[in-house]
Amino acid sequence: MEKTKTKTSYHHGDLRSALLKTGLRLLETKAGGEIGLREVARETGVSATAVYRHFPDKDALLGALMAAGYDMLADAQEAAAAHYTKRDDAFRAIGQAYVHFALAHPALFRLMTSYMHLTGECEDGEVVGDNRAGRLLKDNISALLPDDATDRDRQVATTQSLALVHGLAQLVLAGQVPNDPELIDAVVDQFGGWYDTSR
Amino acid sequence: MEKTKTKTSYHHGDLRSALLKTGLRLLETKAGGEIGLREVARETGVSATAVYRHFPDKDALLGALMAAGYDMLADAQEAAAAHYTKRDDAFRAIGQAYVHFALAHPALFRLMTSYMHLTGECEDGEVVGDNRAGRLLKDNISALLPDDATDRDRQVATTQSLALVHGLAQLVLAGQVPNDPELIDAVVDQFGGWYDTSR
DNA sequence: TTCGTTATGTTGACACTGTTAACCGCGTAA
DNA sequence: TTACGCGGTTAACAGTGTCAACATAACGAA
Repeated sequence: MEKTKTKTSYHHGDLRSALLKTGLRLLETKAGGEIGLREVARETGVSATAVYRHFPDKDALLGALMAAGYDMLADAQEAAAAHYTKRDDAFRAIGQAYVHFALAHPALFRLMTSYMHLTGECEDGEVVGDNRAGRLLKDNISALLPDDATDRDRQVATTQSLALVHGLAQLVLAGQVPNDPELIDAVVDQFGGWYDTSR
Repeated sequence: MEKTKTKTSYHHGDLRSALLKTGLRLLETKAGGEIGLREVARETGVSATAVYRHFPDKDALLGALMAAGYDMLADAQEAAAAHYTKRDDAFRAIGQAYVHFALAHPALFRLMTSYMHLTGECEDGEVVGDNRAGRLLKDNISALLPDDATDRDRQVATTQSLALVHGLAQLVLAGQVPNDPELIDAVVDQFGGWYDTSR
């Protein structure tokens, strides 16, 4: 029942990951709106100031949640791409998984975009948010380019694919683009078709 | 110097637009972070609760600021497109203007995206945020399509262009894509090239 | 003009938030 | 055993959004 304690901590038993777990749970439950430091602490059954023993401030807590979200996203993308062998199919699956993840976890995704700006920042020596998700997309679009493509060509292509899926996810979440799975898939599919030289 | 008072109000002289003006000013000044209801009221030299005579709550105030921002954005896009006669050039200018506006007004643009979800909502009978900016982009990409293009083709194309410029702006603001004007223009240029049948 | 009524502002209070300071107990190490 | 630090507590502070009650300026009607 209880997870294996990696460090057998003093009082609570690894409070840090407990806070992250309830944070993710709250983000799944709550449809819209922010998440609060006191709220997470309260829901974990601990005092608000106990959080400060594991995170320097609220931004660090939410930043860790953002990093956890990007990890989940990258896992979902890898799982989606695992079924395909052709590189263009893999790219399409990864791009669509990005948008579908955002729609499946709206509050978490909004947090991820709000705190994206501190991806790559350092938190007590540890880099938070390595952005596996972004690299996955970039590597897969780059694989579609011809071998003699210039670095600038690759930079333009990876930037386009990142911007497309990220913007699409956000626009659908904001209700500016209809939540139509066929439309979403078509948007990503056709984009991949431009870079797919095999068809 | 003073703008012509449209209504010669009671005490303050059209406080509503004064609040919006200081709100926009604060958003230009402040680099990052949110904006507060009390802060706007204080900076306007008025009590915090006076805001509630003109906006039902904080969301309505920030929503009005969002709408003002989208109006400014649409103006910038129209100005950018005015120089061009060829339709593909106009589309490129409009798309690039979207990103450049975001970089020129980062705090305002972040507010615009945060509150985008209530675009098209009604506030005491008045529709807030008609999204001229989105329509401009959509109309101009649609004009590039052949006349016999299906509605779904147009929907895919408009969604792609919206997602591309919106995602690009957000990624650059978040520091996930280098703030390189040539890269930004190239990303939009090449996208337009795919739809431009004249070259 | 005078008198209500309404529009527009005020102060005071409440619940809530993030954050700091001071305190305390458990568990380890000298 | 004793000193110490890690991981928790309570109390307090400043700041927030919001509501209720009150005050006053401007207007329309008598």
